[in-house]
Amino acid sequence: MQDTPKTEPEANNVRSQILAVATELFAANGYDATSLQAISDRVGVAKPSLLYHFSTKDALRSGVLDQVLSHWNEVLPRLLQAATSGEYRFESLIGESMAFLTQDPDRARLLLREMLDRPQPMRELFAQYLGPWMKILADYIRRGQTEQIIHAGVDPEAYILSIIQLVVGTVALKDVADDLLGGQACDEQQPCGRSLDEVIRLARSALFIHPAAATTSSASPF
Amino acid sequence: MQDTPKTEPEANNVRSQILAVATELFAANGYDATSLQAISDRVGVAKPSLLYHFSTKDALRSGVLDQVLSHWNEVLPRLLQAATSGEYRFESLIGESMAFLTQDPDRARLLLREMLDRPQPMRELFAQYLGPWMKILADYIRRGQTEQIIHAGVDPEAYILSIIQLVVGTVALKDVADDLLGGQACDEQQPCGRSLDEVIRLARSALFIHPAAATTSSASPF
DNA sequence: CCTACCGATCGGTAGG
DNA sequence: CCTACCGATCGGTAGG
Repeated sequence: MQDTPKTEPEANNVRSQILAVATELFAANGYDATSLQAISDRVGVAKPSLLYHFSTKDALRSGVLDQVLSHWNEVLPRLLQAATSGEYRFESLIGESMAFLTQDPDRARLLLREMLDRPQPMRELFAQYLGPWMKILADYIRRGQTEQIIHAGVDPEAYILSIIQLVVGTVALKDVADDLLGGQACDEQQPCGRSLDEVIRLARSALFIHPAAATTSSASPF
Repeated sequence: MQDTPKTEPEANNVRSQILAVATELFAANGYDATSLQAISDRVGVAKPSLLYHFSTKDALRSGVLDQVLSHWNEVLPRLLQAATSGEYRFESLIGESMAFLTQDPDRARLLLREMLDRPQPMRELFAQYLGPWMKILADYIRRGQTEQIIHAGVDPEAYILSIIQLVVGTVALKDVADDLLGGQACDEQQPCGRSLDEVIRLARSALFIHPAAATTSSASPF
């Protein structure tokens, strides 16, 4: 409490505020449609102050991306290891992934936007981040195929990418899609996961030869 | 050949050139990241000439959207009627839809971007454009359910939206996804539809109780 | 369809 | 972390 040093003060929470606001605005309006002015206004600082924390707009972009991806890298290993250890069933993996994304749809929207805006950098990021995990999951699927648990027709890698694609897209565009599901008799009990539920059913039905019943207490290793 | 009237000349092909270039640039870089200057440069006219054909940038946006959606409205009825008349099988519907999109991936990218940038206007557009078709298709699925051809667990509307979502997303982000399918041993024979093929298999497998064999000469009504 | 030009806003810098 | 300011570029207009 004595004095607050001007360099590296405890107020690096300004930095995280900037990241939070930028994530929200980038996700909602896109990178180019979001001005540094709009971000700094919402944080409550002047624009040059923002540029002190992130020297260019592009640095802010990669800061936002880094934060999102590192958050994933923190959660994904736990989910995947649980799924492949047989401790949880299959829907645990896809269900929790969806819960994680639904919890903050901005993550999904941001990812979609970056893939559209900068396909090549995202290719490299994905190859690095989820390349290893993909091999593990694909091998797991192949094992299921030799054990006659999983359809022989499944293309493991393509299946995984399709499901990721479907989950991310469904969460990111939930607002648009839900409107087409005739009115929204949703928010009565739960977060209205009609489209989310069908994604899970779709993923399971297209993978397993004998999809487990929808009961939660199934003893299947998946 | 006598004289070229200055108003309404035969050169409305400038207008279509503008639409074509704008579609490409909007799809590739997004609406906000694309300047009128960049568009008019590529067409080979001055910026005010562009603003003669489309009085504002927003008018250009809706012009581009209109063109894409009307193109769909021209193709979709043929596809859907063929699919529901039993003349073609199920994969005809989804396969041809994908061929139509793959033929010009900009259409898919543009649609994805618009859904992200302006969710509410797109909600209304979709409700208007494919609301009626959705009801027809959903009823068709329900009929298949009572006939025990289609899984009882399918949520018809949610299933349709998921497949649309999956097809559009897969085509729009094909470049990013294909890179993760280990190298690209693709362009040897065909347009390398490993991810596209899996989408079709996924859609079929999650819908039908007895998915038809992969042969093209199946006599199934689907 | 053009040249010339407008105010506004952009990302970023100087200097403290 | 601020005020003040920069050149560049934006969408759009005047006028022909």
